[in-house]
Amino acid sequence: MEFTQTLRDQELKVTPQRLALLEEIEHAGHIDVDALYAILKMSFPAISLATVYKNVSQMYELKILEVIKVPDRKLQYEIAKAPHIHLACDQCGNVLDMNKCIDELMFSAESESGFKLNHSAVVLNGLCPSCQSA
Amino acid sequence: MEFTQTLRDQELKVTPQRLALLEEIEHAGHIDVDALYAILKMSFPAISLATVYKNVSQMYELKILEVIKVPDRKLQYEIAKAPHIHLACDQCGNVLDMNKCIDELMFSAESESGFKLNHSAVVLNGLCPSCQSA
DNA sequence: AACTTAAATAATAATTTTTATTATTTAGTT
DNA sequence: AACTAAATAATAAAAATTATTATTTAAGTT
Repeated sequence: MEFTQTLRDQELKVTPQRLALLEEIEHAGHIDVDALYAILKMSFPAISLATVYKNVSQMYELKILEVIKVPDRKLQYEIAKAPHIHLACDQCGNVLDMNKCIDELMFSAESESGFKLNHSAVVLNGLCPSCQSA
Repeated sequence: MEFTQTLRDQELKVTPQRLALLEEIEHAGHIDVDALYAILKMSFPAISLATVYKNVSQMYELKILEVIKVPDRKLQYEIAKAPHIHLACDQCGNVLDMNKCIDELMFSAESESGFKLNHSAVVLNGLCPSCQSA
């Protein structure tokens, strides 16, 4: 598994729970702690909610995970990757990643403000193409 | 007061607590519930934390307030205004509003993704100019 | 392959954050 | 001034998160 290496790189022990957690986050794209717990319980009936919280926070600190806040939803975790834009549809609830536009934004914002940026959290809300026509 | 009208427009009764709450949020720029409560207690020693929560949520639903999530901080409330970018300095903790760049971003993101956008939450982190030189 | 040890887990308690309930007070109207 | 619906304060309840601890397990070492 690819995540085995991710964990080793951060000197975290490779446990079945951690691998499943990462795989599920990757599969879901964006997911909150509760939903994650519910899903993991299917493979690990004895898993503790505290374990999910602990791991998720830990991996967030180690930058294995990122977190975004979509209005009116709980914090959503995702696998950390290159900075990107989150498009959240208010109708169907989907959250889409978009890699375009973000570099231009960061660049313009830096030169405009004089900030030296190292992190972005961009969440745009609206209706996705299919929900517009529906 | 300008906020008197804001409240009337939304058919909320104009109470001293509400006016103070709005004025304090405006004055702070961005503030979380706890800090807000602590400050309001100075003018209203008997104010209830539940009142702060209630009003803040209520005004958020009525779009009088907006909320942003800066990494590792509690939810920050601000007076709703035109969409803008939040620049958060990791050193001094300040959150700055920037009105440039956001329109271009929304426009590009819409045409790129096909979404019809109606809301943005952009938080960029880094070092502000003065913290860079310090 | 068994042994060792530090770390991870599950279970649980404790804490923190947020929301609900209710009696009292108050803003806005008549 | 009186009325009424809404807001507040106080409090309880619920939900979310973190801490504690005994047990289990991953990963290195013999």
